[in-house]
Amino acid sequence: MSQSARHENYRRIYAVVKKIPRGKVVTYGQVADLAGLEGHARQVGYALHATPDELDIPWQRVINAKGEVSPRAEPMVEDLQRSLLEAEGVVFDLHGRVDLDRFRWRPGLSSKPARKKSKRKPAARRRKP
DNA sequence: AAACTGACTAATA
DNA sequence: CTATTAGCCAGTT
Repeated sequence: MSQSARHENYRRIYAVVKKIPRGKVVTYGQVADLAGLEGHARQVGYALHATPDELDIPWQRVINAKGEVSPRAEPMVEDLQRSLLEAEGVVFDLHGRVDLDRFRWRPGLSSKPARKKSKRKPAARRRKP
């Protein structure tokens, strides 16, 4: 792959990440998908790692498919990322995980016709025989 | 230049 | 839940 193509891919990735609204998150795979690089989730991570800090790229809003902040070499960066997200209103559960059903950014569906899903939690179920 | 190394994910077992 | 496998690509050694 030529350098220009690679640059183009990176450019797309950055462009997508920049669109993530405050208080929302997306997964690496989702970014790859939106950038036209479906299946290249890994590359998204590399691209972000190589992201120049000069640009205003909200890298902290990109997390892994498990809804967790991806572990890296420096644990301090993880804390930073989490702090930044919490400052935006993203909530982490006791496992340090984000509820993707609630915080995942859905591009295109700006005005999501709030479909009311049963928010009723399943009543305590009894043990199976 | 071949081998390593990572901010990933989905499918199986 | 953990482990393994495979697909993917760029920057470093």
